[in-house]
Amino acid sequence: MRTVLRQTKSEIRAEALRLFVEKGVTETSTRDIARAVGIADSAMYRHYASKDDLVWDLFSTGYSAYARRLRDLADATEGLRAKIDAIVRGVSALFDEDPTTFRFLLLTQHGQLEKVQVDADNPVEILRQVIAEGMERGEIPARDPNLAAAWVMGIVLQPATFKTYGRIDRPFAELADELSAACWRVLQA
Amino acid sequence: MRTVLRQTKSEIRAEALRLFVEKGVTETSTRDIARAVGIADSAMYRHYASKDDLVWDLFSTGYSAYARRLRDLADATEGLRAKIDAIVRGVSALFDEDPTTFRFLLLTQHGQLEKVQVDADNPVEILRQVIAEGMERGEIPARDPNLAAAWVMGIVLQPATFKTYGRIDRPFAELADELSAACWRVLQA
Amino acid sequence: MRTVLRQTKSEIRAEALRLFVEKGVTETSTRDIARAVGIADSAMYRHYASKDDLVWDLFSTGYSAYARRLRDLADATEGLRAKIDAIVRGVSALFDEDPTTFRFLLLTQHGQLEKVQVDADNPVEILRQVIAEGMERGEIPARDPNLAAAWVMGIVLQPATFKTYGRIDRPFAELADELSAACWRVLQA
Amino acid sequence: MRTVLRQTKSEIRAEALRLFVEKGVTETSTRDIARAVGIADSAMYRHYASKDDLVWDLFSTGYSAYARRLRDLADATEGLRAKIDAIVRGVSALFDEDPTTFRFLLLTQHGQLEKVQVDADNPVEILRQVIAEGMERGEIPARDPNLAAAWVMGIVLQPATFKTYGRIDRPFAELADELSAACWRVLQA
DNA sequence: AATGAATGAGATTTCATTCAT
DNA sequence: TATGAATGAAATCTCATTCAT
Repeated sequence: MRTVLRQTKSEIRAEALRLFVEKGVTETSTRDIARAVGIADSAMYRHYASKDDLVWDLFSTGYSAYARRLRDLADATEGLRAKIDAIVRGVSALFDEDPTTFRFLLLTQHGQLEKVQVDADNPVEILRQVIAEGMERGEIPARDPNLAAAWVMGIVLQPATFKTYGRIDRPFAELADELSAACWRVLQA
Repeated sequence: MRTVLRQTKSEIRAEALRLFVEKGVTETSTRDIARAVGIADSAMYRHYASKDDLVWDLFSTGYSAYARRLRDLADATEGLRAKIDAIVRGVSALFDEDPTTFRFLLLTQHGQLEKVQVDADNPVEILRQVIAEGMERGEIPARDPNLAAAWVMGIVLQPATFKTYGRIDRPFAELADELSAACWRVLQA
Repeated sequence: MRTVLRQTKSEIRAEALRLFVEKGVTETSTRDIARAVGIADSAMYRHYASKDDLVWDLFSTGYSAYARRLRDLADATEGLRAKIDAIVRGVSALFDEDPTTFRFLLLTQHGQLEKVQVDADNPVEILRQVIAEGMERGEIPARDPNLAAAWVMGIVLQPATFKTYGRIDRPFAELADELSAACWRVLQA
Repeated sequence: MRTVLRQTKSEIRAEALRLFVEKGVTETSTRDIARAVGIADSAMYRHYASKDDLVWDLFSTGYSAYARRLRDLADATEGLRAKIDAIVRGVSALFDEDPTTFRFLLLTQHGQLEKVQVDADNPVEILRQVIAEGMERGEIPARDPNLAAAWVMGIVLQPATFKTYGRIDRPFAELADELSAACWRVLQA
């Protein structure tokens, strides 16, 4: 029998996350996960009701943690320039700290976003609000805040994708200055 | 019996493309495709050797067509500002003309890019070269051209994703001016 | 490949019916059926959408065939005595002709009856109506027609169960006279 | 910790019986039972060696209790008419007292009867003997005593089935007179 | 070109049961 | 007595693919 110390459930989370990012969710079987953890196929079902349940748990936990962190960072600063800077640095730190979770969220958002309910727990929505408020206060020119939010996200996330495929090597921490400045430029007239 | 006029092969392409974008590649079975086309499951194998073959055909055809078009647009203009403008407008037109193919390429790039061989046929590489040449000519400040290319891609593709999820409504043709200007801003110091 | 002559679908029906009666429906796996037929496990799904579908097909086909036959027999005769006689003989003949189907219907009715919709296709209902009409015409004493129908059914079906367990040996054809007379006696004052 | 007062074993019996009747034995998992009782899945194995053991315990206990009661009722009366009457009333009382056990015995007899060893403990056998003795004493016409026993059982048990499906509403106590008379009629020439 | 039947591998999940605590 | 974690076998079903016609 496995000892309590092995904490099977968190091992399942870790291995599943890793495999999902490596091979894709559908391409990863519950058996793959069980083997990686070193348990029988059926043992997973003591911890999760189904594979979907596992995916959703992984997604929703990560997604709302990210949202909370971005919300806290935005709330702790004054002025759009500083908020954008904090958010970009925060996202960069999240990527560096745990690139696997970051990529998992990027990867699975399409299938899972429909299940997300409260908009307040949504990183995209938080960014949009921060930008919309900056526009209202005249800190940047007014335009469709969704478009502006898309730009900021694109400027940060596309380099993350490039990093995943080896087109960019530097850690995100090093890029944060440049990313933040680029975001600010793009929001100008 | 099906007549030649029904052009089964192109129907397979069209339905497969649609389903792959709607549900994902792995989540779409060959049976789903056959049913959508109105043929027997096995009939697909007269036209494609395998499902992978179909996916690759769809991807490589679209990918190199895109690359060729971007290359032509870049070659037909002078100066980075104009080239970026042409490329952004070209990409916007491609999205508006055939959003399904556009989304399919976005969706499947992760699984297929490893098979792409010639770098010249690669839209990302073309964009990187155009930007790198602009830097060499001093048209914009020098920085990692991969990072700069990622920004331009992010500024264009993230709004495409937002359009897919209904966060942005306007057709890309209408956005092209703004996108082009935003790309230019982000490339400045 | 299997030839057309083997008529796989009807073999599946026959073997499934046999195994369901021998071992019970839940106790019979789709694999058991496939093996008995001599096909791969998955081949069944070309002919039936699911195991439930197969069970329901077997049940509903048999059930409505029985109902139709009883209805025809009742309609072809005049007077309750003759109708009961025809029905009892009919049921006995059905048992002798195809005891497996008979037992299958007896066995699965509990799980399937809820799905039966039209009451006219229902052997029990037909018997109840025939008896109720006889009571209205004063051919037998009035009492709860459901109770009377239960008696007639019990007098015929319980011997069928006894036959299944070897307590009774004679073919039903030989018993029909006695069963019919017993039914008539039980319906009297 | 569960106290002795909760009498887990008898709760297991009660919930298992209820679920077996509601859903069928195979369709009821040991987990279903454990949940219904409010214990862990594995706790059942402190009380029963296996699921089969539980089923057999439930069946054999009920079956021999019924047999003993019928035997006592038959022994306490003189003459076939009175014995049949006592048995029918006894069975009716058993149904009314504990319809769940009654239905469970009806339901599981097919799978369990093979394990029953002593014929004396068998309600069917008791009924057959009572009837056979009546025939020997000339109280009713001679015929296959198994057939006659089947009739009496059918006349009593088929209404029980009808009650289960809502076709008959009255409690068995009210029906006993009619059932007893019907049994007597059916045993005549 | 197209079909219908078939296949074998594998996916997810359920189940009865065991065992250390 | 009871529990929670685990197991191995099996069950149902899906899928890409093959092949004779």
